[in-house]
Amino acid sequence: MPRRTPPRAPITSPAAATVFELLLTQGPISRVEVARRTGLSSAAVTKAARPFIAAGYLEELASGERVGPGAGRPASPLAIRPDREYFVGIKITGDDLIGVVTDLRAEVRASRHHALGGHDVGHVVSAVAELVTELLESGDFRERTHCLGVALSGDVDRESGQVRYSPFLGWRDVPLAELLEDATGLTLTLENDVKALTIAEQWFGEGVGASTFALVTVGAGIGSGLVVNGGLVSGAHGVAGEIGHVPVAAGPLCHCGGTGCVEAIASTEAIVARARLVTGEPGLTMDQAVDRARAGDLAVRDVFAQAGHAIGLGLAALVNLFGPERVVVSGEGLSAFDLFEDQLRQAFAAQAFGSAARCGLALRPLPFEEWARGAAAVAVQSLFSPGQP
Amino acid sequence: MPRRTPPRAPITSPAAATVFELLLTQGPISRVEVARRTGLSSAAVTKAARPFIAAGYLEELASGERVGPGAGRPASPLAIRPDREYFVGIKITGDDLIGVVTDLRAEVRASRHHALGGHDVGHVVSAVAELVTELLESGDFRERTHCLGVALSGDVDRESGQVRYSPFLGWRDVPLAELLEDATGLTLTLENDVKALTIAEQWFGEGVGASTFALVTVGAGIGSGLVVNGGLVSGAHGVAGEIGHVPVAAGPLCHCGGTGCVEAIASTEAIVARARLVTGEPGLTMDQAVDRARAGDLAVRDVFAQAGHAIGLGLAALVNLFGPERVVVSGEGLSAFDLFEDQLRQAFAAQAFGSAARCGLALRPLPFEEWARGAAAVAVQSLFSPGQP
DNA sequence: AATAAATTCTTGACGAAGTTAATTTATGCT
DNA sequence: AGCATAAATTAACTTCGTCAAGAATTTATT
Repeated sequence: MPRRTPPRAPITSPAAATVFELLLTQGPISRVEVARRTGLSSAAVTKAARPFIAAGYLEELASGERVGPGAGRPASPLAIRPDREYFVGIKITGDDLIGVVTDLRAEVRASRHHALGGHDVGHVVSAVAELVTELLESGDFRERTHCLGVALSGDVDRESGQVRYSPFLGWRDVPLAELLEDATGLTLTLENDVKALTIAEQWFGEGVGASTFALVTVGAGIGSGLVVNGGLVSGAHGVAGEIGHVPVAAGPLCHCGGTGCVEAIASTEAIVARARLVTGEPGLTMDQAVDRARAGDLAVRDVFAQAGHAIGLGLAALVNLFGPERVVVSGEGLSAFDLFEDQLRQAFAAQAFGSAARCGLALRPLPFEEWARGAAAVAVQSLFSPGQP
Repeated sequence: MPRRTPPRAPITSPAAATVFELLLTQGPISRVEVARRTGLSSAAVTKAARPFIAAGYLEELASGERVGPGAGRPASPLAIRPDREYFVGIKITGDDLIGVVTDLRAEVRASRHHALGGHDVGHVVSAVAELVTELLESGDFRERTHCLGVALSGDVDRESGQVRYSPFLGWRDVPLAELLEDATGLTLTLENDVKALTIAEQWFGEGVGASTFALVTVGAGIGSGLVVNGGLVSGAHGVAGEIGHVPVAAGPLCHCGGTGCVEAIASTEAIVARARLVTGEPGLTMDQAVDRARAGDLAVRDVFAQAGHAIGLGLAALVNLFGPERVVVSGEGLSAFDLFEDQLRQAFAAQAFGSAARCGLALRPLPFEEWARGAAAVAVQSLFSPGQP
């Protein structure tokens, strides 16, 4: 586990955590309304809120516009003070580091992007530490920052802060949390990148208020994070959300050993390979393929269409199995989503079963710093929701 | 909601429910061990157990064989007294009623099978009431029976006890719980049949001790019940677990409007249709098809093999998405599982991603009264686990 | 046999967390 | 001004579970 004991915001009881989480994610709400939504008594809300107000995390807003009958003491909604604490989030890829500073609401206040020189642990640790310093000095952040979130792709144990396996970095069993806590002096939360993005979406994005939803990322790989009954699905053996390896076609072999995986059709690599095949140009890049398709090359357009079809079927499988309220599809691959959105939605609509099709489907490109914001959101979550692992 | 307020077993606190549930599902355990497994103090266990012992639901066993170092006061494990209360479970199909009486552990003590004359509500209600009476009089059950569980296929609201939609019975919005409580004098719990079977498996079967697992039924339809982080997945729009409509092939159209659904390949109806095609015999039945395949007819064997393949791929999709600890495959279709087990396991093993493949896969035929036992298990659950809906 | 050590179970005092019900505060309406 | 109304607060009380001490029941040792 992370060596540093995390700074504990004034969470004095389960009720305090519930109240604060609601206010953090659902904006200013009066005490009475908080009580109604959480099922607590309004007396309990008053007690829970007091220490947060005293410590500067919450403030009372002047009573807003009146809604109900028109008499009675006006409500003074409780609101987060986002500047009370800052968080650093870092995403580590094989090639670079992306870092952000966010406020309590996970709104980005500063961001930096560094190339990553090498993959050995010591090098990465000092590069991250340097990036953190640079970020903290880019504004008046230092004395109100105590938590750092780090996200990377691969098998990561949040509890222990270990990187069990990272293919991109070539790491196995690296105690990254410990190393980075020593190097930065901040309390660290380490999480898988897709899970981090899912948590950001659950607390501060499309998933707010939904007890069950999914985030799907499309890019070099295709993966997803699932939230069911309010909790992130982790998988008994550490595998979950592998929508990229759901079989949806008879055809292509996948690097995983399976056949017809979504990822074997719709990953960046698969699309490029197929575009090279249909154009006969072995040097074609993704950007060029996108240009060709947008210019009207029917063969290349069809490659994207098939990718959209495969993703749509994968989404339908996901939705038929667990019936989320909403699904967000995002990732680098979505920068070209004009090329496959139609096919994706059509395949999804045809295959989603009954009222599962009513599930909202949001497609949205993913700015690169969003990954780092996800890491920061995980840090926010572990500060205020000690329940989560 | 059901009109009758349920008889409340001596559940005096959350801890009492936790302790009793553990003992009910995991057999005799000493107080100290219960404390260890639940995270409660041993004092809390003593207090929680007392009223259950007083009311005859639990008893203290004579100390069993000693395990540890060898000194100290021997443990006297707490054990359920299964005869303390009986439960009736009824499964309603389009053609018949299957009913059982079970004890607290959901062990079947008596069972009956009636044909169902018609589908109108009044008729079904009186047929069920008659079956209940017959069951209760078939042994010394009456005065220790207060709860009835009813399971049927379709869209069912457990909370309100309403049948929202049942295709087999042709019902819409029938307040069945209310009607049956009046007719039988028992407290009723109504649940979807697959969910009921899943709950039975979660509490008294393969799912015991697993926080995440799945039950898949293969027969006229193909469906599944999913348990994630200890809770049954319900779907935001009432749809979940529809593994039957996960697309796994390019080919056949499904009655749902989709393409390549597992159900379009591996349901009883699909198998029979395909067997008729390959044999050229339009009158072939399922039993005959099974006989032909077992006798070595290669074309028919291949029909079953393809069904096994499709189910295996569907399971892989499920496992890649959720990562359950265990999966149980069951249903009427499993009576012929010698004909597709190999293909099923092979397709599953090839497509399951990474360590998700370590998930245990149990194939097992489903005795017809198991459906009714599922209904009884739901009644047991709603008596002792008020938290569940 | 007597004593020590180990382990389970029980008891009663205590404390944390949240509820209920009464009270205070702040507003609109007449 | 005076009353109605609704939000927020306060204080007493309830509930649940922990803690720490001790009773119970066994094995091991002198």
